[in-house]
Amino acid sequence: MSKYPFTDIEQRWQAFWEEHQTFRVTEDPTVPKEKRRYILDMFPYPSAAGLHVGHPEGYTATDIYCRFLRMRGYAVLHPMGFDSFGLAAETYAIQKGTHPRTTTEANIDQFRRQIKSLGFSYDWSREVSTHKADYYRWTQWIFLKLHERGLAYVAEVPVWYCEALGTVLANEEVLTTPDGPRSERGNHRVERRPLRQWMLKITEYADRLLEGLEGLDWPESIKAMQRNWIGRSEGANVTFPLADESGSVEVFTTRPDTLFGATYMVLAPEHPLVERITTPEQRAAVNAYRERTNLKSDLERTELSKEKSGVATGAVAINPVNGHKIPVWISDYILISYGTGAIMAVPGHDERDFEFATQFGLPIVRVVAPDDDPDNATELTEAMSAYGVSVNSGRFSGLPTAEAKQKITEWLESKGIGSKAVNYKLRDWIFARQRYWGEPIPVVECDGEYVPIPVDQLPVLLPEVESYKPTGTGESPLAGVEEWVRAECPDGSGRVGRRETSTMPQWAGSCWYYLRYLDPHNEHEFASRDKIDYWMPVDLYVGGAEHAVLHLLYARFWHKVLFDIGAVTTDEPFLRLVNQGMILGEGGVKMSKSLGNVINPDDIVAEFGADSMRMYEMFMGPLEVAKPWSTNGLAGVHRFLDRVYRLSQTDIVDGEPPIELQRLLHKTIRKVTDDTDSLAFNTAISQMMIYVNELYKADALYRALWEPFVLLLSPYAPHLGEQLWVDLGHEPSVSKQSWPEYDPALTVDDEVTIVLQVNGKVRSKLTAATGTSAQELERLALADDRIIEWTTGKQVVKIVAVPDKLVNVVVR
RNA sequence: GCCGGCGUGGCGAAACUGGUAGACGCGCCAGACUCAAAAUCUGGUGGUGGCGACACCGUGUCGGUUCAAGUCCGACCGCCGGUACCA
Repeated sequence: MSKYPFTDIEQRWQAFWEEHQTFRVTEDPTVPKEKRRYILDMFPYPSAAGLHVGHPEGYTATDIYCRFLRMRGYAVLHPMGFDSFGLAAETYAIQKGTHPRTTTEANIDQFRRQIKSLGFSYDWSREVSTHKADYYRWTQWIFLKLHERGLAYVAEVPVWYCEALGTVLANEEVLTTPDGPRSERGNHRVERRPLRQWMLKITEYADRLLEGLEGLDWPESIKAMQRNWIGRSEGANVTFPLADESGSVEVFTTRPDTLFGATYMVLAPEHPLVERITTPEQRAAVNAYRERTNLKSDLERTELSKEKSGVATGAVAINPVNGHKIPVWISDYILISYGTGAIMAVPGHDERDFEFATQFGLPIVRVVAPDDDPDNATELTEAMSAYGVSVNSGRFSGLPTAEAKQKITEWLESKGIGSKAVNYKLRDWIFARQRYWGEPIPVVECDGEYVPIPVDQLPVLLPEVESYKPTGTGESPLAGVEEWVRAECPDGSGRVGRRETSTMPQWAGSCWYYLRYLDPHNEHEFASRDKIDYWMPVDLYVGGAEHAVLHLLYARFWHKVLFDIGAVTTDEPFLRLVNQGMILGEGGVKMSKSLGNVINPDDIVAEFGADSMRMYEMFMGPLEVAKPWSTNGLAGVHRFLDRVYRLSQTDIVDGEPPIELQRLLHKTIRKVTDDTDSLAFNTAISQMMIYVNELYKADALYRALWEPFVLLLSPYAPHLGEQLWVDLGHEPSVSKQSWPEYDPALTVDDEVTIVLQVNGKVRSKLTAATGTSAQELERLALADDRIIEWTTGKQVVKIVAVPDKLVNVVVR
């Protein structure tokens, strides 16, 4: 393979950009708001493995788009930074004793070098790292704001604890696997433990997080995942009195219309009422069952066998709508954490209740009949969960489901035994980790009271420790630093308190980094209001779909809180979201160390150059879809750039180029402009290839054809672009030039090929002047030899003529 | 099961509001250059049949709408991602 001097070219221009601060951007008030764009990449976690080929995919896409926008006169904010707190550095520290800061910062240096080697146009003066004190100071500040608003609290809750990681994990960080619940990071076994934890009241924002999705230009799949995660469902809470008048059981149901079909009740085994209502005869069985449930942890409980289990408590409740006495059971298919931890069981119309009732011989009653068969009173052989018409429901019989729900709820309300209710799957966010390498939670515990540290005393610095090992007692390694833990109570009482030793989860830093980029060196505020107004919200956010729920939901939550305290002026941070597709290994399998098919960007840059790497990743296919890597494909793109370079080495002539090439140029400008604007980089590149192929066939290289092309190419292959621009005798930088305009008149040919069809099949073609009328085309078609051949002896039924496209003759 | 997405040559993929299916690239074939090879340049390349002009078939499957369907509608099949006893 021939090689144009890409290494020299790339090094030269990277040095130039660095020296001239080419991509530094400031807040110029003369630029109107509509001419400003904030284009954001998801910042990386700087792992020891270095950059992966997946990183440059999104980064290249935004880089091309930013360079394009700048050339079209936009002020563009395009920063980069590092999500640098997290478990990997700490795990390494535990093994080797190296300070996490040391490894993290070495990794950051490596990442920065690798990212720079690809020629991205970031404003590096805005770089942030979440582990730096001047950054996490403001993470702590936001935490205090949350606390001030009552959105941060301490609770003893059963939390996921991971022995191997030595920390608790958020619900979202725990995966359900065939081997039971596992940590998302490292796939370790986790178990429930009741522990005192800092929590964030994200549930208070559930509705707003749900509604906010409406106006966002995000992939439908991500919105669906967030909706599903929030899991809002509407229904009613209903109170069932106990038959012995000793109390009542409250349940949540989405189907109050099926109340007449409730033939028994089920409580979660952990439900506090179980203790009290269990009859002496059932106590032994109930205790045994509760113990078994506990031991099963959530492993078999959720995963194994759809088979239901359960035990009767011996208690009896009364169905408030019909006075029927119904038994109260416990079963592990009822989760304590959802709704009221208790249900009314309607086996006729709920699949799970049906299975349970079948297994234990409980009565099954039909209270809903299908719409198209409202008199149906047959016995149910399976649960009917579809809507229909109420039957066997007293005075509510005959009502369609939606109406029955409403009427019965109203009736319950009037009797004071029920009310409309909304439930969410979303739980409050467990916000503490028993780890060293994270932001200290800025609170001191004084005699059982949690006193926040005043904002003017921030940051609470992470102290040096002897050992990074978790204590195993569920406490952070920070608990061992006595002189740090002992602290004066910030309330001025003179009491001696104990610092909070948990740190924040890794998500904390990434919840607001896009705001710090706006004003990264501000020592007085997390970002100045002027700068927030100048740039926010983020116009385009590009990153992997793996952050669909966690990062994107948490960041939206924090942003809404900041909005509520008046710190930001928009209530959604990211207007448009694009997920780049995964880059797979050659052959379409996942890239992984164990398969040995991992591509290292450094190797590609060394062998083919950064411009080839960038352009290949964009040429592979649409940005959003998963695509397999192909070294041959990469070589093809490299060959293209090599052809471009060799073309530039020929003599350039002035003068008027042939009209056909001018037309192709203008079509190319149009296509590349439109496609770059819509992030369809693959087709923009193919148009550039078509253009270069034609230039190769021309007798000479005309300046008027070459200069605009260099401009079009420059966002894609910025190093080569700069070089070709100066080779044309211009001053750098090409990135400061205006994007070429096309002449619409030159994007249309004066002649077009018209397809001639008979009964929809192409039988001939002809060339006609652009804009030839339908009547004229019809006449020409009927005079065509081949059309005559295909139509003689047949009756012409109809002729459809579409100008500049085709003529279809329909015959019988 | 449910939610979201995707099925087009040997491969990655194009195809604007329905209007020449397969642009561009890879691979392959041929020619030019060369003592030769590589590199490079030029041309060809969906399948089947035919010496050929051509003909027929072809966008996961089946059916529908239309002069015309990869594109619209209905049913189904397959793959990928997410989620799962959430009452």
